[in-house]
Amino acid sequence: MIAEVIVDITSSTTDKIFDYSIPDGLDVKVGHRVVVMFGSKKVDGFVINIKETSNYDLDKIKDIVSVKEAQPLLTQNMLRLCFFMKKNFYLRAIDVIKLCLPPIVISGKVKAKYIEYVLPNFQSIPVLSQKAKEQIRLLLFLQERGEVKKEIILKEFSSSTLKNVLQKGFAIIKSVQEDRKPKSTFTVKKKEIVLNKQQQEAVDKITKSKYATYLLHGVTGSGKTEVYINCIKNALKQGKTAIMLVPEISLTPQMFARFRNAFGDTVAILHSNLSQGERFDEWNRIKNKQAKIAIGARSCIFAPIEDLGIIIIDEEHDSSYFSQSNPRFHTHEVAKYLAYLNNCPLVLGSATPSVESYYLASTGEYRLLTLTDRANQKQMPNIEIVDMMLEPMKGNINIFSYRLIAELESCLAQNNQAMIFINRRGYSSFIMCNNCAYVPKCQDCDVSLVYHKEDDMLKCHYCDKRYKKMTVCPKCGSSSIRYGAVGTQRVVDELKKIFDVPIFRLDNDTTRNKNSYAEVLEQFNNTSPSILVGTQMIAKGHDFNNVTLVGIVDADVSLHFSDYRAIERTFQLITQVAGRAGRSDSEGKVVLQTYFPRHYAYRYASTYDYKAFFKREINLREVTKFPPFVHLLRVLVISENFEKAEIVLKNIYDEINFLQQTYSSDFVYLHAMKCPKKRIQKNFRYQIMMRINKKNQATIIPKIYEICDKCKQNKVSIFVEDDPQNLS
DNA sequence: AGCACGCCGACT
DNA sequence: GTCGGCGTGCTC
Repeated sequence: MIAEVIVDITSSTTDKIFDYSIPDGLDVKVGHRVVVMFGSKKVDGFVINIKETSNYDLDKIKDIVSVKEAQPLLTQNMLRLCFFMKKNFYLRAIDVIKLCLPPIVISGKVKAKYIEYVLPNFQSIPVLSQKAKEQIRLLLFLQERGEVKKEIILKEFSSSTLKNVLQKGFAIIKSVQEDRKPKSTFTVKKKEIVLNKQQQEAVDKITKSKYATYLLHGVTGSGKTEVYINCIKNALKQGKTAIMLVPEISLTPQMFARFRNAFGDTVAILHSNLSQGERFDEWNRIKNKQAKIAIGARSCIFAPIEDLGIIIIDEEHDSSYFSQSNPRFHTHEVAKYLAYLNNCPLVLGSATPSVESYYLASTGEYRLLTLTDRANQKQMPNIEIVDMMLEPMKGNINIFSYRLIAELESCLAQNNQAMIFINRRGYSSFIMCNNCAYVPKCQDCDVSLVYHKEDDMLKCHYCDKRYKKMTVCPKCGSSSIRYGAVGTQRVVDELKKIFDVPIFRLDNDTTRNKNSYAEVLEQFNNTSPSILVGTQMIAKGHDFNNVTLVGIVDADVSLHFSDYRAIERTFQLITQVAGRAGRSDSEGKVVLQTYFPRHYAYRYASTYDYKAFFKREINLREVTKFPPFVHLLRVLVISENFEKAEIVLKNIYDEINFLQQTYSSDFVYLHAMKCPKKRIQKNFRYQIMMRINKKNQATIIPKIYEICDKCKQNKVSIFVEDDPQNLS
């Protein structure tokens, strides 16, 4: 018999199926990980098919060397997903397979955690000299207690005593694998929740449904999570399983606790904050069907789960559902296919759906479910827009407006908490010489360095390289240095000058180690009055009872990205951040600082008018011919060698240009250029941007993949992105 | 990725 | 004459 094998060779353009013969006596099944000789090297491979014979030269076919695990690692669903993604996202099969397995399994360092028990060996009759008092005592102890944990024995007896008894065969060791079940530090009150009419209707419709995509549009606090929980309960009742995806940073301890409360041990959580071992164990609990519900970020869609009854994507508009590196893919598309394979519903939930999703709901491709009532019947907090252009005229040149300071004062005076949002980490986005305008940049990336005050360093936010802070300008020698746009550290500094209350900070820099994220949140939760300063991270998911004020220091940060989704993102972010102020018993308030107070993103955000925003935005997209009315495709060509990259870029461009002649009416736009960030981590970056009519995309996109395949070269990476989230 | 094969320049 | 440069292509 012949096995078709995908070999695991890192960073190579090889993406072929290789045939290997299965030697007699070796039990090889589809999905098995195997060891094969590839050239002169031993490599791992995955069996994706087994067949009678091969078209390849039969005497060149080598044997499979060995099988790595007794049971196949890949499930049927994973293999189907793998081919689906290869076809739809221009990915190598091996890269998709790796998405399906915990990193520790790929690296081969799997160590299940074992607990060792010592128990008496009833097969042997102990014969001991009377002098071996300790050994006798140990045997008596074991006979009385039966099975005892090794660590407990070692507290009572010396290790040599145990060693001797084991060596003589009077006792034996039993190893039992133990799950490193991530513990939840948060507890939430268990309260009986009665669904309101809208929630119940949504649950009923979804529960009855076969394969279909639902868009659950529910305002902040309308109880989407209750809908999810009830849908999952119904799926479990039917003997099915569930996947729920959440954005990485909103998989909060609170959310975690809530699902543990509702479902106990049948929930497995896959989260980047888990240790590798914990993640492996959770993965295993799903694989061996101990867990029926998988909750996690993006890649949890590849959980080894069968018989799905429902797939949920919470905060569906979140950009983390588009993988932006390595295997680039669209979680929504993968989820749709998986729902199709399992003939089960897919639920996309959000308070601020992506323009694409809401558009599909408006055309009837998705089924729209709307939750308009807030569960607690409370008003959304009032959003006050402050025009920062006017502040200097009032004599204020600080980063906080007079309004924000006044609101902070009254908030803290009433022993309440405030959250200050600034979507920029570090102290200042760049530093500049006041004399000659020199700005230090990263050696390996085409970006200015961000000043971090706490370690007095300049850091590159793209490659993490660190540099000494410049005190004297290397160009002109001037020592007058100016700071650029404010980041979280600067905001904390400025706040400390004004307020004498505890100030916490939450951003990528403060949450480097495993538990600090939860720790900061808990500290903040237990301290009042206090202020929490943070990036995106504080926008999602946590409810704090005493937060009555949210300040948005520079709302414009995300507005000016050269990205067609910039406005949409700003609207979403503001709505989310504002939602943090509305959870307490007293009325919440939001102060939004901007230099563009009349921008429609702010206008509609401040009145919580999603539909009006959508109308305005969708019109713009239609007129300017942007998604969802066309397909935006980007071919990225990346290499450390810019000449090679340019050659490959030109080859691809010429071919696509030729293709355009045949399909001229389908190409709205076609251009080759340098990427806005010309170099990242020593790699030169070029791109071809295309906008293609939806009508013929199914013919054109595969042709573009073919072209890229044809033009690929060593040491040049080619990526194709479909409606990319990030255009840098 | 490795490793082999292969076609042009300066050296014992 | 050959040793070795690394450019191209293959690995079942």
